[in-house]
Amino acid sequence: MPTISDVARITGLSKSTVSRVINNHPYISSQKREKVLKAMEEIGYYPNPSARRLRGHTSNTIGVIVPRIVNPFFSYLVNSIEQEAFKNNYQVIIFQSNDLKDKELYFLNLLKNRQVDGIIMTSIENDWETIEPYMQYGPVLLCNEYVNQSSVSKVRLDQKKGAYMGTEHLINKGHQKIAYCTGGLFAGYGRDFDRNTGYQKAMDKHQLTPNPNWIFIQRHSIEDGKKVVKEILSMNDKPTAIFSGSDEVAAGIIIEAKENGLKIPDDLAVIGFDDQPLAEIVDPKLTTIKQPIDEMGIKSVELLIQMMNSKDSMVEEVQLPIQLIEREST
Amino acid sequence: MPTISDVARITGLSKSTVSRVINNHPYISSQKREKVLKAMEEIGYYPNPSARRLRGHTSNTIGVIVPRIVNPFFSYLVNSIEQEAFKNNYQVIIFQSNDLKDKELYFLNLLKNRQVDGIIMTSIENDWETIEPYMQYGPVLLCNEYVNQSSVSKVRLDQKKGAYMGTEHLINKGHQKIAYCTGGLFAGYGRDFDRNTGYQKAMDKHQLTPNPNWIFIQRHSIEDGKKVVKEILSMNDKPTAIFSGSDEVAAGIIIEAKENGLKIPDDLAVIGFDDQPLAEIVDPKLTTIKQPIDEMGIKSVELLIQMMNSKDSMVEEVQLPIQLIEREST
DNA sequence: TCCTTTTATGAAATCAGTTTCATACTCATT
DNA sequence: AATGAGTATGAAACTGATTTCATAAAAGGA
Repeated sequence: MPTISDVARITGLSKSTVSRVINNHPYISSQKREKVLKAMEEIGYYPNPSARRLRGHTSNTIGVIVPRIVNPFFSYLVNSIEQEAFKNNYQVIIFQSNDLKDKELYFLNLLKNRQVDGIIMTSIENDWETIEPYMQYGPVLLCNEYVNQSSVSKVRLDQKKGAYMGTEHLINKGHQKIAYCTGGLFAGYGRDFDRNTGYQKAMDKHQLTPNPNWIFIQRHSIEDGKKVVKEILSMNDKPTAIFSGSDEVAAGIIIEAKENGLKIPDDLAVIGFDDQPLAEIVDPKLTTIKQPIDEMGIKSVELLIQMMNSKDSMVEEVQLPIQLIEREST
Repeated sequence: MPTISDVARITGLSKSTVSRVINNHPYISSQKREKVLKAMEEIGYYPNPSARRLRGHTSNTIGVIVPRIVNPFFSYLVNSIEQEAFKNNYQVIIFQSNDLKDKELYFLNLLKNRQVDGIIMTSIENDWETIEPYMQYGPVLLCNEYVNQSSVSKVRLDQKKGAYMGTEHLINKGHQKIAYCTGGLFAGYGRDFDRNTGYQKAMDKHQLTPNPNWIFIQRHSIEDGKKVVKEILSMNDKPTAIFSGSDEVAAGIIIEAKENGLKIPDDLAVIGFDDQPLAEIVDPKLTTIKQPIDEMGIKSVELLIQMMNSKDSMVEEVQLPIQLIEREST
């Protein structure tokens, strides 16, 4: 495997000169530059990233932490991040935290060791106090998930408005008994909190009070959605509509509801969140809140690259719009 | 950020001794080992992977090349690979080739530079002649996609049998006019070729000859599936069943067929391939050929680790069984 | 007791690059 | 002609680890 010394030997120049050619330094005669380039091409030389990293600090690699890559929301987000990064000559390393604190911390450590130049976190498992110290080693950007902290850059969506729009849409369709189904718990900040707030606000505005039984937390999968329907069927006071924080749960609800002879949207209206591909696959097709995943990925990479290039630590917050897509389930 | 020299200074020992503790070398007094461990813990020292790598150590990283991470088949495969690798203390880097030859080559180069200890390829873009030379730099394993080459390890499925089973299932249901829809072209080897062979074999056995118009190639997405239905509707001689090489295309077929008033499976039977989550979401639910994705990922990691540890290059081939899941679309 | 083997440690070389420092040459300006 | 700025290049130091080589003490065997 050829090294920079081989190139130097072949061209009769020093390693320094070869290195300068590689890194596009000024003050190299074009004649020698040609010579080096040609030799590099000839012997198939490719600089060793470990060596560059060790000395030169930048690895041209950014890390992305996702909870689960099989979740289409995240795989689409990662895809958009990867595309944009590649355009800018950055490599992406994808880390799956599986909602595990230890794994998340392990990945953040790679920032410390300059394995990655920066990190995009699309989920947060540890307390902010635990994560914050890592920011001294390199830029960290929160994408999608976020915390109430002004010291960190964020690219996020107007979740509150999204939930508000969705809930109000159901109200406008004549519903009063609206269930609410979320992936998270009831923390005092972050994505899910904002959604809760949006839902509450819409309900309050129309003087509606939901039955506490209609609030479902920590529902993530299609299976979870099916279970929600079973629970609802056993209630005396049943909701006529459900706002779900995830398209997958919404899909599960639709499938199980049909199985039990319920007509959608007449007997039960369902609205999802994300606009995943499956929203157009379920029958009836799912009304949902579309998150601009691609824009979010692109913006995150743009911002992170800016952060990596700026000497002093900059903090910026970007909020992207969100949109209701009406289909057949409401 | 602390280095090994810091640990050496604090403990009053040499870098060599500290390094030996880190790497569990013999001949270290337990008293000094304790001292080093304690100091490392105290200052939050974590060895710099670039430096280790440079010196010719393994990086404990394996690379996985996928064409598209948004394709659920690959995201599930990557997920299983990642889980198994993490268990074995390996990190996974995911590369998206986007079906681009250049990108694939770029990733293979990382093997050359010891960025990764081994590579799992789940798709192949370049000719085998182009890829083969990279195998001298480290183990390469073909997972899912493969070539007719005995010099490389493979973990693959019995695609031929899968296609045969699917086609025969349709024949047993009374169909004679069976269309065939594949993602690939008609190459003379590999995954898609085996499937074609399986389809042909089943048709031949029952003395059936498909109309050449019923063969659709290079169909990947839900949209592609919808288009297939449109094409079929404009034919005089229409097939009564379709074997699709992908659940997504099959889903598109079902959606568009229903849109046009066709009853499934009565007017058109559809069978997919993969058993992706959407197979249970479409209505009617999709009959499909289940690929044991998790087993495939686990087996691939197991085998690759074996290859990385064995001094002489070993070549092994694993073939996993495949299974028909009958649902409502046939 | 002497010699060999085992145990334990450190100095220095090494990995493949980048960067600093030193140097020399070419012009332009005073 | 002397000075200074700009251009072009190489030698050597440096990045943070691992490994080889050298050495010394302790243990075991004759």
